[in-house]
Amino acid sequence: MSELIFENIRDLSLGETLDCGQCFRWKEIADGCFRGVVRGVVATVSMDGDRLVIDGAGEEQRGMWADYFDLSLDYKAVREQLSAIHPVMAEAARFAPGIRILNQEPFEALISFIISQNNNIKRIAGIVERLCEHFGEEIGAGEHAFPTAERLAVLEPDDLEPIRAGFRHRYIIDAARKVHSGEIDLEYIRGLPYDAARAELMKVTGVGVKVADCVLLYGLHRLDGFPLDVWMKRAMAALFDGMDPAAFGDYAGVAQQYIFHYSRMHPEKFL
DNA sequence: ACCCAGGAAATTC
DNA sequence: GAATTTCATGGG
Repeated sequence: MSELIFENIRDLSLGETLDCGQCFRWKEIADGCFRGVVRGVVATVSMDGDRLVIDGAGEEQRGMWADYFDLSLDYKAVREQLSAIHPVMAEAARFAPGIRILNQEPFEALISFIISQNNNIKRIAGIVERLCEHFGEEIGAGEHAFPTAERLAVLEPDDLEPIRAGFRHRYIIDAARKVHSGEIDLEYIRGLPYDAARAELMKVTGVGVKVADCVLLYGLHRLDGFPLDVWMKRAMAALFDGMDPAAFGDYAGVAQQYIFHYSRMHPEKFL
C-alpha cells in the first residue's frame, strides 16, 4: 500500500485538529492514528515525530493532502498575531496549538453543517456516517465517499429516513438540488466578498448566518469567517467582555476555532 | 419527565 | 418587524 509523507511539519496535532468540531468523518483507530475519507480517498493518518504520514494515498495526491491540512500556512505566526490581541486568546491558542483549519470539500461542509443545527457533535457524526453508508459511493473496504449533490438531488426527503436527521431531511435535499442545478455555485461563492458569499449560501433552506459562516470557514477556507454558535456567544460574552470578533482580523476563523475548542474543554468557565 | 445539543423556519404578536 | 414556538432525534 502506498504511503505519502510530509517532512518537517509544525503546528499540527491530529487529535486537536480532527476532533475539534470542524469535521465529522475521522475516527481514531489507534492512539494518534486516524482513519477517514477525503475527496473519495480512504486514508489512515498519523504523526511520526515531525513527519505527517498518510497511509493509503499516493504521490499524485500530495497537493490535495497538503491543501487539506493547510500546510502552506504558518500557524505559529498566526498564533502570535492573534495572541497579541487578547490575553484569553493567547491562553486558548496555547491550550491547543496544533489545531489547523482543514480544507474540506465544500459540498460536504454544506451538508454537514446543515445537519449540525440544534444538534450535538456526536450525533452529527452518526448522521453523516449513515448518510455516507446509504448514499455515498462504495470505495472499498466497506468505506464510502461522501454522497454527491447529483445523487442526493434525485431523492425525496423521506428517502433520508434511515439517516435519522429528522426535520433536516428537507434541508439536505434542498441544498443538494440547488448545488446540482447550479443555482448555488460553491466555487463561485468562494471568490465573493464575505457578505455576498454568506447571502448566496443562505438561499438554501436551512442555512442561516451561523451555518453559512461554517461552510465558508471549513468548506471554502474563508479564514475571515467567525461562526457564532451558543458556545462562542457565551465565550465572547464571558471571556472577552463582548469584544467584536472583527477585532481578530483576517484570521478570525482560526481564532474562533481555538476559542471554541478551549471553551468546549473548559465548560466550568461559564457556570 | 425535563433539558440541551456548533439553528433556522414557521407562526404569532 | 420583533419575539416566541416548533422542528426530530438522542443522551444526560
